[in-house]
Amino acid sequence: MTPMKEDYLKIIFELGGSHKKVSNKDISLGLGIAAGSVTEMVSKLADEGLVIHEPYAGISLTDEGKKHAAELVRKHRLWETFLVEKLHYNFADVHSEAEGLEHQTSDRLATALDNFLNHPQACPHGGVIPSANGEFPEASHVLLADVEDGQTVTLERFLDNHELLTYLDELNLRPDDKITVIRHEPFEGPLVIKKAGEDVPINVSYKASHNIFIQPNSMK
Amino acid sequence: MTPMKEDYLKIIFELGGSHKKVSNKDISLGLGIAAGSVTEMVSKLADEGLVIHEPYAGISLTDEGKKHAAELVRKHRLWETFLVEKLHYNFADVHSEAEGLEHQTSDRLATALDNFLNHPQACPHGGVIPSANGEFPEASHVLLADVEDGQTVTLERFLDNHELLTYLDELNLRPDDKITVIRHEPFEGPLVIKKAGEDVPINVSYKASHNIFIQPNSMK
DNA sequence: CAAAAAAATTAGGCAATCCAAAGAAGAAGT
DNA sequence: ACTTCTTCTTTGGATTGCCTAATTTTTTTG
Repeated sequence: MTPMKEDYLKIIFELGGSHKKVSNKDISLGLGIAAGSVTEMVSKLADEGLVIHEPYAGISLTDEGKKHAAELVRKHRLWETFLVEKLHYNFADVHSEAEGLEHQTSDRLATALDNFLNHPQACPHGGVIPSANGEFPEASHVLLADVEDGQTVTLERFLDNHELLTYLDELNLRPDDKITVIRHEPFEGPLVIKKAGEDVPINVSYKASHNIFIQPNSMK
Repeated sequence: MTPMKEDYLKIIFELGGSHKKVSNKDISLGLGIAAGSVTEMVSKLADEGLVIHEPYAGISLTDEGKKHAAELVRKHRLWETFLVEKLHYNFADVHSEAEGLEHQTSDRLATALDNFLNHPQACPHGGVIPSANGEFPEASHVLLADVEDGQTVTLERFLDNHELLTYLDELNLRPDDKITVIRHEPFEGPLVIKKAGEDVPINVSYKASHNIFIQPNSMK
């Protein structure tokens, strides 16, 4: 398993390949690699039994592929947690650093790190950390954007994107924050929210509100 | 700079390339790569101004190459220190783990790690950690094997080799231990030593005694 | 000092992974 | 349903870094 193959598995996983078919194009875009190269690599992964490739229809992960991908995500998020909690990195900056480290992390190291960090449940931006045997609970897919005015909900996770995380950091929003939605401004305007116990309204851009997921059980 | 090029620089550094010419053969042996491939890679490194290659005579590092190599060694040893001190790895097991991590370590990460570890001076088996700007003090080259009977000296560093470190771990010898040499057994027999304050003699194999360096100022 | 041995270089190949461009398949609009 | 656009696959070519085998240079040795 080369680092590049791992990157393919991970992006397929992140695009939802564990429960649906993802397109060649999205992989190509996600990795910044030409579509032709993706087809090529995908057929290799299919030969190894890690993905199922239906030409022109899409690509999805086998159980084996899912397990590998979950392990990578686990390692990635353990490193992110380490960087924030122990090395005091800003939570917007950890992604690229963890990107490299995850490929050089043995299972033994991941376990040791997990112990050292005291078995964290989620990474700094709210992504659940899969268990050592590759199990992972389904993450929330309920968008902050879809919460109705007046509702109070808990933020669960943010997409792992540098720009977004920097923006949210500036707005002082974190996973686990409890917020109330005041209103949705029209024409793709911002979502106006308030943090629990505070009075200052916060404007969350339309786009950002589509990249933030909330705890589904906190909605009626 | 690819990881493989980094490995070449590092092995050249470790073989003494910062102050003398090292042979193609030793690099080939050290990396487990065919001699022909070494020649090829070395000329690329020479093109980039990292090494000086005098055909048939040897290879040495330029100042630029020295700096790169020292940075790698620094990262490697910071990780080793982290693994032992924070993750409670056995000091014989850290080498291979650090080998991978060092190539994925940004300068920023190295600095953060250095702070977290409280600016360690040496890695677990005694190698000095170069500073962030690539400076490194010359390491001791005085062999334990060359200490005369009756002398008391301080162990400084062990070569970074798994087998050796496991062996020394079993013998309960560590860098900074103060020991007295009792006698050299003939015919490449073991060196008999005693740790300061203890009475039990310890046999250190002939070969191991040639892979342990002592503090030069503790010899007369 | 010449023959043998050791070490280094050169040459031809192979595998992995990328790209660009051409052609095939599927989806979308009128 | 037919044309057009988009997406996907195929093909041919580049690059990196490795290997083996052959050749050249240097060192060692009788």
